[in-house]
Amino acid sequence: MILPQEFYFNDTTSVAKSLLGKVLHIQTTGQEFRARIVETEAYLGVIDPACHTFGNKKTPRTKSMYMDGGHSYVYMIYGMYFCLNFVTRTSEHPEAVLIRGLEPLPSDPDIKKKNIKTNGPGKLCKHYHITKALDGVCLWKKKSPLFVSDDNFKVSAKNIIARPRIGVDYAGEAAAWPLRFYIADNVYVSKK
DNA sequence: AGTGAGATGGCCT
DNA sequence: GGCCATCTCACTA
Repeated sequence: MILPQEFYFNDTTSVAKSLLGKVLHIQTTGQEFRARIVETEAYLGVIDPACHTFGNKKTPRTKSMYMDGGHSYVYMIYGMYFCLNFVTRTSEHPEAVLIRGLEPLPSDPDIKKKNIKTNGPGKLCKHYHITKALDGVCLWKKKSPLFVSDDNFKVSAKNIIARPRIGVDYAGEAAAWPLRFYIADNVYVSKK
């Protein structure tokens, strides 16, 4: 079943954890790819120095973060890569979950290719052709190029690891907040 | 295994 | 002009 928009209205940390094990459907090139979400990070909006909307900052780039929960936020990083986020809560609370690791499912047309690389936010966007064109799309409609479903795959709480986020050392104390979540022992997690 | 630099461009002040 | 929510490759050892 497709996750309803309300799923994304919950607090961002809970959404980041709940997304582990869910299935992301990507329809960018005509064919449908499916992959299980195995690593996420929470970005807590106006109070989070690591978040693009820290201090309620509004810029052209972060426009979709000010949409209601259940939309995508895609931005370019380092001039070369894109990062995929799911916007959470409401437009008054511009928060999001970064998708950092995906495990391709057997239905993935590319599953037989060797060295498929979907561990890491830049790599997974490159592999699935996720670009700025997919910024601000809704995530709860079957016709959307991106949507998320629950196939009843269970992740037990003890298999959810919480660690500090990656690449946010500039954010002071917030760099140590344990807002990165991943499934224990999964090969498609970006770092150990 | 661990460190460091380069690629590369939009965004922000 | 400087900074990135990254990744790969080359280098040390």
